[in-house]
Amino acid sequence: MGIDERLRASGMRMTVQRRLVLEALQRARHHVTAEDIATRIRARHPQIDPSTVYRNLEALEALGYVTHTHFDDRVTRWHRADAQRHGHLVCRSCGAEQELPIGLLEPLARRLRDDHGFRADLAHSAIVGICK
Amino acid sequence: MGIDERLRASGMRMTVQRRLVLEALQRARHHVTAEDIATRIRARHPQIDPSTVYRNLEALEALGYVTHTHFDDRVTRWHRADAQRHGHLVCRSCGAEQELPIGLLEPLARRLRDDHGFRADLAHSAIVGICK
DNA sequence: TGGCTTATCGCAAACAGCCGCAATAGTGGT
DNA sequence: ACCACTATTGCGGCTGTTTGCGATAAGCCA
Repeated sequence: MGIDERLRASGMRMTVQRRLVLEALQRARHHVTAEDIATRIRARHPQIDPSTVYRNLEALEALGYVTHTHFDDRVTRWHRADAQRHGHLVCRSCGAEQELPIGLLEPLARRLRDDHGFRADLAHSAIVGICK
Repeated sequence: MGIDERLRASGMRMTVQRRLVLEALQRARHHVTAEDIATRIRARHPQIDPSTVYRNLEALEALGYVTHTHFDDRVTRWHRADAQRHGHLVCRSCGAEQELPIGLLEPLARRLRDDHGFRADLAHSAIVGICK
């Protein structure tokens, strides 16, 4: 089932704006900010409001098509959900970001699930610290 | 060495505003938002600007006197650095927050240090997920 | 005590992101 | 092809937080 059908199946509609956000996400290899997407879309379609981009990212996330991650700045990064799940390390002093195999975070996730009944999403926020 | 001396030792100054932020942090038992502090101070000293509170929290953090933690909303929470270090769980659906013994996060921290040379601060961001 | 340096201040404007509103436009049914 | 329903849009305004600015005042020395 394609995106269009899945949207309609949950009572959503496929609009020009939505398709543009989707395309921007597809074209972007890695994490993109909402601003990035908005700017890129507005280059060709200046009438499209940034808030529309934000709302569409939210909507597509509810559908499980994209996810977002918080880094150490206050800017949210978005990417397709079908991409390889991974954690993030970000260095507080030099700002470098690196990805992390999700398996490394599994033991903690399991521990939180078993001992605290908490299903943690450890990829949701970057881990902050100091790299070498 | 008291706060005043430590401030001056690193070229900082003790101002009325800074002392008020300090006092507010001392009075607050747990995590407080900058807004909380600003509002409380401004009740008696309306001329003090919120940005001054933010800058002072930053300054005191640089001195190692306070730290901040990111929860899932975009609001930063502050607390004295001498308080018991702990992790945070926050539920994405009901919003409940609970604290976590820091020891639980140690194995992951050790792993990141040993395998990736990354000194992680796992208390810096709350762990997001779904509680029972 | 008075003067000098400069950290810090208050203010105003910018930032990413969010929300309510009335107008617009997908969509499913006829 | 048209209609009715309502999800979605653009807009304006608001949030919490950060920044650049010129003015103020803390701290040091004479």
